[in-house]
Amino acid sequence: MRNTIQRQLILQAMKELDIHASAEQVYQHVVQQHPTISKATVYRNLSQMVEAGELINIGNLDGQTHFDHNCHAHHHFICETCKRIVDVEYDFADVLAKIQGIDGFAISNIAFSGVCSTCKA
Amino acid sequence: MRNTIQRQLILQAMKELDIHASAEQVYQHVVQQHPTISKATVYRNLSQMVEAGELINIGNLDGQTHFDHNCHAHHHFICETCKRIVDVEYDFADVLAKIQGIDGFAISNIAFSGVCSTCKA
DNA sequence: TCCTTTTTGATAATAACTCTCACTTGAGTG
DNA sequence: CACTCAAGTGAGAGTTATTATCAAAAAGGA
Repeated sequence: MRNTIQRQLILQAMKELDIHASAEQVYQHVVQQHPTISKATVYRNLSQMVEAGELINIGNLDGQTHFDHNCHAHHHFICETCKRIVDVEYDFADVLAKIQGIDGFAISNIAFSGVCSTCKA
Repeated sequence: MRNTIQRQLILQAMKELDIHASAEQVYQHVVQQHPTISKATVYRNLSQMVEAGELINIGNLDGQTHFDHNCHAHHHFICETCKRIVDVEYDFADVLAKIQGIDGFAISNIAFSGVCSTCKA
């Protein structure tokens, strides 16, 4: 994997945005500093970075795939109302071990969904 | 909401398939008994049924939105390898209550992901 | 049966993403 | 530093899931 300007800008955008950004959001951010970048380059690089373990694909939400630059073990909460993705830093090792013991599922991620405190108010 | 033949067949398909089907899977099943049904009708009715609480939208997986006719409280496990969706019937009320107490998140669903026992072997 | 309103089917439109391919660039090699 | 060439890029076409449009058909009450 070569160290191109585009790749640097994409990874930097993921960190600066820090909002579990989608390809479109990354593109909109990068295109301001590097107007000639193509969306294909953004999509391509995000996929490669997931492959390489530099980013995590946190799934499709509201029609767009979102990514996370925080690769240490953690989970997510997704608000069904405002669609915001929030990190959940608790350790659920005990719960996961119990499920794995019974069903054999090796769980690596948990996505909680519901309504956040802001939207509930 | 009128009781059309199409709507009956779609709901019946969801129950018969019993695999957390996608719109495409429902269409392929229904079209065999009712060859003139349109995909638009399937998409439209699945959305309406979610709105009406007759089905649950369990999110986009592998590019397609999947639905569940089992509306009683339960969670899901998604195998990242075979993409299979499995019901998880444990009650996590204690865990959820703790999170809600700290962060104010009112969690209604949990999606666990990882590797299932079959794919792991 | 008639009337009104909802629903349907066909098709066009949209949105997110992927593919293709000629041109460009990164980074080793001499 | 110039050379080489595989990897990467940009532009645009193609694909796939889903939604919008709208005339025709059907549901269900009067």
